[in-house]
Amino acid sequence: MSSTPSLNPHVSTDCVIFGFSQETLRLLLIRRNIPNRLTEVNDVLYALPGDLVKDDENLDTSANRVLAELTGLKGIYLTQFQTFGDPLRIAKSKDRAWLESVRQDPDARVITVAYMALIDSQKVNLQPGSFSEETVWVPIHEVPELAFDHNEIYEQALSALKERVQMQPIGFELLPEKFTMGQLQSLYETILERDLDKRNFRRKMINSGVISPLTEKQIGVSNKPARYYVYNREFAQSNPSSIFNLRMDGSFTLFN
Amino acid sequence: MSSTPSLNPHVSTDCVIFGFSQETLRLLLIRRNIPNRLTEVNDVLYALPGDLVKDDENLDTSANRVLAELTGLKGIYLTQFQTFGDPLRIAKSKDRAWLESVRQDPDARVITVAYMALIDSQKVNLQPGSFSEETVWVPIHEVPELAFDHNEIYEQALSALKERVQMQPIGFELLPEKFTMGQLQSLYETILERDLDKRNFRRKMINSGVISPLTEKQIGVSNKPARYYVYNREFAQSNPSSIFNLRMDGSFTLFN
DNA sequence: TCAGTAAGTGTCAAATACACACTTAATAAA
DNA sequence: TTTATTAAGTGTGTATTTGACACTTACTGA
Repeated sequence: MSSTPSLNPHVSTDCVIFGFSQETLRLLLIRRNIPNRLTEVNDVLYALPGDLVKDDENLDTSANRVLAELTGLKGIYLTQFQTFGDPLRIAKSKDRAWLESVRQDPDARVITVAYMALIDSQKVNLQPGSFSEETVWVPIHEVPELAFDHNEIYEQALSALKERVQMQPIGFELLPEKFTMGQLQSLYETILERDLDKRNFRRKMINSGVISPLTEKQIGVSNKPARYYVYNREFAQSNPSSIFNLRMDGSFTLFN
Repeated sequence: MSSTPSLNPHVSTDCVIFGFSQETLRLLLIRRNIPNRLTEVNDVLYALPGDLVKDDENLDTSANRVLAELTGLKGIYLTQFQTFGDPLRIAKSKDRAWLESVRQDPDARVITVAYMALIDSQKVNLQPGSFSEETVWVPIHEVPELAFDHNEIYEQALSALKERVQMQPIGFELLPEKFTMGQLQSLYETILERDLDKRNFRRKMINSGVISPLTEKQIGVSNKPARYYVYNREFAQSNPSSIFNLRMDGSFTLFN
């Protein structure tokens, strides 16, 4: 029996890119203006950045490439979290322009490997040239209707983030190198969607050993200047089980 | 530009199927005897059960189909955990026979979505007719060299199991409906690779509410007969955050 | 100098973890 | 029938961690 390559699905990677600015968790989306012949107004459609996986490329490489083309950044936190492969996930799309741009039969099947990226949004210089589309940071509570099944992918990514941030010290990836305790707490409160006690939070963070205080403090703020801290990435990675748990056995507790 | 379907990769699902019997965590593998023209003896090569994803099938369906064809079981615990897509993962394989059996060019790319299944191995009636290959339960510390990159996939599955068993009450999926506290503890000790204190373990399990005692006890054992317990699946699923943590806030601790 | 703002700090009571050893109920062997 | 063997089953005390709670400090801008 001969092979039947024409039935093989396309495979892509999509990146759910989180950033944190102005006390808000944000999602990086690409926007396209799609001519609508009926209204003669451009429809705006948002999507997660992504691309087909190239022949000689492995999955992580592909996702990193998408991220680098979009943001200019390399070596940032990027982790695969789920693969989506419903046979109809693409055919449902309204975005025929995109389908053409990636040279696909509109009814072709596309299986996508979804990645979650956490970046310090200050570092991002959006690359207008590389992706022809515009890119925008959208607050996570204002995410519009997205192309394909991207809303579902985003929602799963957010759940995954919420879970992982409680087990691993990944929140720091969303902050600048130097950050204040207030920023850190605000980040955790945003992701976990609940208030945390300031004193208990500080105690836990300091005792965990994953951050170190600097002598440097804020300047120019109209209140008591906050001390800056840095994340001890090496320490955290070499003590994976004792991050937020001070117990001897690999257990942990969250902040109250 | 026209589409280039011939370059699309194949997509498969592979199942890492765990069972627990005789105090040992085991892996279900399929075995094939491959004629070796040089030695005139059959080579034996093991692999994870898997298959190409069919055109009209979504990923979960595909994995469930593989599992059902192999074990005759439906509705069992099965969860996607990672997708593997190195361009060379298949070309590395020694198992040309398999490549032919799935009608593939030996150098074709296959991206595989890996699933982890937990089953009560007592329930399994291995279906000799469905998969032409033999199936075997192999203790996890005696897993041989596997086809393709299946050793890597298995190792990642084991890590994922170890992590998840600490966060969710999934260990029960590996036990019969009725089980003793000793079996349960032994299961956890095996997965976590450390000893647990009997009294503290019992207390935590009982207090968590995820298991209920029966009046029924063991018969025919040459020691004090153990009480049987059942897993409250409904309870556990409706109280997802309070499984092993008796705290008020969604945190948990493991057994010491 | 006063008002406003966010940073920074300590303690106590309640909950949980963790360590630890003997008795019980069955079978098997003597 | 007695004895040995095996795994089940049970409770307490100490140490650690959590979680609740309010005032002072340092700075800017008016």
